[in-house]
Amino acid sequence: MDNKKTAVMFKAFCDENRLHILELLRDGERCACEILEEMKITQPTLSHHMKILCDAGVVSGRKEGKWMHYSISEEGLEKIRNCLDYFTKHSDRASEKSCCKK
Amino acid sequence: MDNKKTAVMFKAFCDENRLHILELLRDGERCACEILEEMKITQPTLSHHMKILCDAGVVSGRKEGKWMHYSISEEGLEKIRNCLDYFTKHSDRASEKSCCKK
DNA sequence: TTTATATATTGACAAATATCTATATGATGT
DNA sequence: ACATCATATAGATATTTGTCAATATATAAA
Repeated sequence: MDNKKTAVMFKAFCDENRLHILELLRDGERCACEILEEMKITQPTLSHHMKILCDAGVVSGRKEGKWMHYSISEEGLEKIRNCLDYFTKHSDRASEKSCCKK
Repeated sequence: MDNKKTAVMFKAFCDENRLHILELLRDGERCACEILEEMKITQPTLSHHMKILCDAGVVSGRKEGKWMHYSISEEGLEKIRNCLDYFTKHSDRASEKSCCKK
């Protein structure tokens, strides 16, 4: 597993504003100006967060004229789910280890 | 959804070292000194990361004499999975919205 | 071609985070 | 009681992150 890339993916969910954006996108595709209206941040800050969400693969953007339409990427969420599953599936070496206690 | 708490949960996965720790814990419970041996960080730094992982609910600790034993918390991962699912389930208002395009 | 509108980029700054060294706490063994 | 070992905490510092104002880019409308 590439921990550097994985960390970037999870960073999408590490900010209150980004989580709010994801909640708004539950209703389906929304354009940036709509999202902006429902948040207490400036337009450049929103743009910054949308970039992080897109780079993480969690959101995808679609340009239509001057508008940017954003929506949740199911594939992105699926990747993250796989990642979580990875931590619950034991590796080959499981339970071979002894511990430091006497 | 309490976005503040959710952000804290996800922060557990936002650091390369913490992801490495989680990988080590796939094999089952490990004590802090063992984890430390396999990483290139100092003991206080490890302690710092273990606190973040535990506070996030992703890892649980068990004290035995002077040793701390850490293991992955299935319940913690389950909470995160539920959170991801939340973003894919549409809310009631889904598709009522029209968008800003003319 | 000028004007207006939506979004992105830049640069500055404050807050949060990761890391270290030094030290404290707490448990075990002599 | 003292020394030793495992872990935690405190304090300092460098890096990263979130935010804004100002500006640039791109598209559409007049």
